[in-house]
Amino acid sequence: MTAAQGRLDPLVRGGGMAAWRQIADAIESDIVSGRLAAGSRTPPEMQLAERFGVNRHTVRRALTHLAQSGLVRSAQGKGTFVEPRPLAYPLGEKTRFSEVMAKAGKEARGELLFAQHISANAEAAEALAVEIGAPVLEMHTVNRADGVALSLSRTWLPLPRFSGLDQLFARKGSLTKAYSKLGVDDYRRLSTRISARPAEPEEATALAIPPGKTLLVVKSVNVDPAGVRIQATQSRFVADRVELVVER
Amino acid sequence: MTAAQGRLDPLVRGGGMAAWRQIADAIESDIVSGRLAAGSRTPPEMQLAERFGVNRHTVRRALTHLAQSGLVRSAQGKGTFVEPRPLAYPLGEKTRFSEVMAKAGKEARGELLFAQHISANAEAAEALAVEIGAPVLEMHTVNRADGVALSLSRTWLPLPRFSGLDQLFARKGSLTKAYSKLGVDDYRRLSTRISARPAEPEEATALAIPPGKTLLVVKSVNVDPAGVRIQATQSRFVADRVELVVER
DNA sequence: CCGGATTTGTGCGTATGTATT
DNA sequence: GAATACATACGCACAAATCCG
Repeated sequence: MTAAQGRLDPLVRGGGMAAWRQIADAIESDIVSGRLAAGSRTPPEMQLAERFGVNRHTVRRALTHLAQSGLVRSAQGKGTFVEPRPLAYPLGEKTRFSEVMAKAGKEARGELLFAQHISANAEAAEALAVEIGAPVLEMHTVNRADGVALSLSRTWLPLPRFSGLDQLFARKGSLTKAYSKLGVDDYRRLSTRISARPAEPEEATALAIPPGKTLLVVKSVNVDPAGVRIQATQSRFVADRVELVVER
Repeated sequence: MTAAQGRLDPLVRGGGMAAWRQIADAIESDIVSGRLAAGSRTPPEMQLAERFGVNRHTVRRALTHLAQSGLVRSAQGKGTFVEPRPLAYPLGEKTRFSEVMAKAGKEARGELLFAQHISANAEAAEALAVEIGAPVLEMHTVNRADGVALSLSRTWLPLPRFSGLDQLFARKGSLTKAYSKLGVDDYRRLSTRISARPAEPEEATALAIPPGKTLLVVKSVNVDPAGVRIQATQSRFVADRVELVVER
């Protein structure tokens, strides 16, 4: 347990565990327990140094460690702040972006960047189980929660079945609603594959993040109730902002 | 379709899609279809330029794009090589590392880096549903397939129930087998959460990758048949080498 | 707009214990 | 056992950014 206000928090010296690790653990404990709320400022480094009875350097090592794992962020002149915990994003058979956000008390909105009719390349053809060269609708979208960009998606839909879906999506801001207008009242996830890589410059621009930031790449295929593949999507989530949760 | 040997592969000029994108698509198609095998060398840039009737610069743009998405890797003086496709790693209720690897025709081996008895910190306590400070066994392991490091794991197990499991694991090289020795013949996945971030220096060393490379971080909790939490694991997969597949 | 106070960022020097060679 | 390297920790000083009266 960590002293809330108290003058000193004892460390086990010379016991195998480095002082800075113990400090990092203590602060992490303060964060996950809620004693340090998300968005709040941690005590200044000097104050922490006093509390643990160590040099400021030692505190700084603990803080840089916590910053690397994304729990805090330091700003020169301002202080060190507790980062908001990433949004839990469920990966289930019936995950609907808008419903997920609604439950989290956030307002979801999909924004259509552009759409085009193209011939299926190898990847799209395989995902949708159509011939290479078959006509497909390609949509590029950004998904936001309360205005902050969470993911950038590239979606392929078979044509002519879903001709005009881009217009519907642009108006509704939700795939589920757009599908509904075209008579698809239900759909489910057929497959989900996950990888990760740094953001390329174009992606970084679209998501308003610095290039090179880590993206979680989720490739998924959706089918209608009859089992027909109706959608292949590659979503690139800002790894800092979401945590994917496997549902069963 | 791409000409296997043929002299020229036609591009659609002035049709909205840049030449280099079409070339990238064509080469990608060669790769995913298997016409260009993993590990093999692509034709030299000059040869590709002839085949598509473009300047070598245009081919290079396509190849850089493919390199960024991890499909190929160029080596000065040697050529451009098709990267091995990432290993599909299923995330299911009953995923067993050794079984997954066996099915993929690879030899799995877990290597114990070190183990220690510690007091549960906030994270471990929450995952195992024990009190903060309760005794737990912490194991650090590297999992390899055919010798190449796939993941680095930190595992927490409640004590005293699993006292000595580290010794068993070190000998067997498999958690499943070690559990079996302690009377746990079955277990299943309770929860799985996925995030991603760059590798820290220590992690990079353990996995023999350059620091900063992207890691897929999978946090999971396993329970025994009675539903009691027996293991909390944080696995860090080299994102280049695996693709997580959600099973249902 | 100034100027001081606060807070993080950076650099140097020193010392100690541990592990490797 | 000696030499070397590395991780850890402390102390001091100043720079840079921010805040506030």
